[in-house]
Amino acid sequence: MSARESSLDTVQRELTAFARRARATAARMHPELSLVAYTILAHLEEQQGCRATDLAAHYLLDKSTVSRQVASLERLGFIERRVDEADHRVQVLHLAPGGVEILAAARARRQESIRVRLADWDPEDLERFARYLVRYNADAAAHP
Amino acid sequence: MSARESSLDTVQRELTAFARRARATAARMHPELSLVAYTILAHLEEQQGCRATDLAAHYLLDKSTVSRQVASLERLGFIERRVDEADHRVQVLHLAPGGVEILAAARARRQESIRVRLADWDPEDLERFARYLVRYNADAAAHP
DNA sequence: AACATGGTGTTGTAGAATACAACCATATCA
DNA sequence: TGATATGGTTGTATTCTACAACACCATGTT
Repeated sequence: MSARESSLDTVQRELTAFARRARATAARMHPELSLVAYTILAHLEEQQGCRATDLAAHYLLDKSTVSRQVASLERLGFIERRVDEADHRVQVLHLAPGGVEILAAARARRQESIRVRLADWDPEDLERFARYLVRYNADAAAHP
Repeated sequence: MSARESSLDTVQRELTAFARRARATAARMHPELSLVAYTILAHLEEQQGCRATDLAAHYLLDKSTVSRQVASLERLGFIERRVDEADHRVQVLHLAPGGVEILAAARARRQESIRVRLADWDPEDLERFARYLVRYNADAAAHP
């Protein structure tokens, strides 16, 4: 196996192992917010509001799945729906105050956890790792 | 936010987004083998056999979940159980011929997919990325 | 204006994944 | 031997998810 193939193999294996653990990790760090719920809230915060369809496309979920997640998050008071005046089919989703609060708490626990885990990384390594991940996800989105 | 915090934030966000997509990606790349099933088979291949308890610990799954997954994979002819002669409570799991075959097919599709996605990465970047991922997972395992 | 077509979201339904608790069998240790 | 711990299975309930059918709105064509 060439050096390149070996690296690809490692990337694939390590990312898969990480993904396999992510759900349980989320459940332990913030039991009140599942991995899906967390990612949706974080996405809404980052994007300053978006449509359910965008969420489905971004996270490779069926629109019905997103619809139920959104309904649940709304019932919990974490998000609000605002009908788009320009297109009445569209609901623009926004964080509600309760969602801002619970997202902040969950994110804080995640950040603290990752801060501890990566405490002894050099700043340059950390910064490069972050850039690689961004690039990888961008590449993944570009090659569906 | 400091540069370090910013990098940590990016790492956290990108890894989460990746994890959120992993299940659907696996389902599309190899519908006959779910993400869990794939990781279990790959683990068995890598470890040359292991116990169900080890799988549960490694992937943060309940032992009942692993038990059912293992039972299903055995029914499909993908793995074999061999009772440990030194400890009759233990079943050592091994890949069966059918498992070797289907794992190879799934892995080939995964590898091809990632090969295309990362086609224009420099070898050094790829190698560094792989090392960072290994290190990250090791750190995560060390800080449970 | 009327109609076809497509995009956005919801609901019905079914299956898979998962956790927790209770349990059985085996092993280890006092 | 009896108490305790470990590995695994099964009962049960919940959650996540996809697919299909549907309703509603928008846009373009005739």
